[in-house]
Amino acid sequence: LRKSRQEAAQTREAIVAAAADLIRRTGIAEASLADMMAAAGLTHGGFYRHFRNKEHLISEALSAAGGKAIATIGQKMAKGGLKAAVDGYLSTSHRDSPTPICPFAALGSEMARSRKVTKAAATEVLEKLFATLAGDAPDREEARGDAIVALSMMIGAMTLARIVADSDLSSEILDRANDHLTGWASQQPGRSM
Amino acid sequence: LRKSRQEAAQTREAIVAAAADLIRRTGIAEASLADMMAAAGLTHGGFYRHFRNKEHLISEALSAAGGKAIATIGQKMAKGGLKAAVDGYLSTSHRDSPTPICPFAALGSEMARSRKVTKAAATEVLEKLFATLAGDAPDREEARGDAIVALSMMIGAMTLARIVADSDLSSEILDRANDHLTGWASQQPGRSM
DNA sequence: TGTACATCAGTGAACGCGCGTTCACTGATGTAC
DNA sequence: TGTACATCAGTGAACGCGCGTTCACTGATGTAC
Repeated sequence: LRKSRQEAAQTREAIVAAAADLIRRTGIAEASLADMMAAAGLTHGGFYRHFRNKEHLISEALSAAGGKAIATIGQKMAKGGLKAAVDGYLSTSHRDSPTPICPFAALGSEMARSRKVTKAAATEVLEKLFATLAGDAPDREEARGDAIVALSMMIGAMTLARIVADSDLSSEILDRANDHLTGWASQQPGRSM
Repeated sequence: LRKSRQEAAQTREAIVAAAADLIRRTGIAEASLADMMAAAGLTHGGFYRHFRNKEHLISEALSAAGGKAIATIGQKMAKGGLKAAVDGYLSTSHRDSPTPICPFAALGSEMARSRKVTKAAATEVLEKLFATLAGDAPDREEARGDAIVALSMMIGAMTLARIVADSDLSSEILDRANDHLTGWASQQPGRSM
C-alpha cells in the first residue's frame, strides 16, 4: 500500500531516529536492520526503499545522534558555560542512561573501524562539537584547542567509567576527570568556566 | 591425535595470543572463533577443549593484550617518565599501527557493553595501568589521580584520532592532547614529566 | 475535473552465508597394574 | 619396565539461527491527457 511522499519522508526520519537510538544502546554490529525497522514500527522488507544499504543508514543515524548530542551540550553551554557542559557529561546519570547521549563514547571504537561514509559523517559531527564547546570565546584558536582537550577527556573518561565493573572506581574516574577540567579552566584567564 | 599436556598448554597460549591480536585489529564482534583459531594455526573444532565459550576466550585475550600494553607503557615510563609514555601513546605511529597497543582505545565501546566476565578482566587491567602510570611518585593518591586523568585523555584522544577522516584534524587532536598533558604536568612540582 | 495508467511504500517469504556450538572420530598420551 | 586401557587434543562435518539482501506482490498515490 503506497504512502504519500510526505508520509514516506516521515517514515524515513522515523527509521533514522530509531536507528540512532538503537545503535547507541546496542552498538552498530549488534543492531540488525530488522531490529531498527521494528523500532520504527515497520517490517524489514521495506528498508531498501529508503536506504542503499546498512552502512548508509548508520552514517545518517550517527549524524542524527550527533545532532541531538550537540543540541544537548549546546544548551548546557548556553546556560552555564563549559563547566555546566562538562558536569552534565561526566555525570553518573549520563553514564547509566540506557540510551547514551554521546555517540563517540557509545560507539567510538566501532566508528574507528568503520568505512569512509561513516567516518565522514562522524568527522562532521566532531567538528561541530568542537565548535559548540569552543563557544564564543575571543581567541578562536585557543578555544578550539581547549575544546579538543576537554572532549577527548570527556569521551575517554566516560568510556572507562562504563567499562569498569566496580562502581566506586567508575565514579572516581568521572570525578577525577571533572575536577581536572574544572581546575584547569579556572587557572586560565578569559574562560567562562 | 592427542597432544601432550605441555603442547596443549602451549596451544592454549597461542590461541589467547592470536585472539588478543585479532580482536584489537577487527573488534570483538567481528573476530570469529574460526578466525582466531586459524590465526593460531588450528581448526575451529578444537576450540571447546580449551575454553568454555567465546566470552571466556575474549576475557583472557583482553588480559593478555592488557599485559602487553602495560609492559610497553612501563618500559617508556622507566626510560623517560610519564612524558615518554604519553609521547609514545599519542603518536601517529601508534594511531596507524595495524594492531593497536591499547585495548581500551581499540575496543573501549565494545567493552562497555560486555558482560561481567569481560568487564572484570578489563577492570583488573585498568587498575594495573593506573598503577603503572602513577609510577613511584611520593604522593600515591595524587599520582593515581593524575594517572586517571592522563589515561582518560590518552584513550579519548586516540579514539577520536582514529575515527576522524581528515589527517590534519587527526594529528591536531593528538597534538593538542599531548601538549595539554605535557604542559599540565610541567606546572606541578614533584613530577617526573 | 475525470479517467486510465504508471509508480512505488511497505509486506512477508525466501536466498545464501557465516556464526557459535556440537559431535563422531582418530590416534598419541597418560595411567594403572 | 611392559602392557592394556582410558583419556583427550585436534579434525572436519553438521546443527540451528540470525544476518543483510532480494523479490513478487498489493493497493494507494502520483501523473498524463
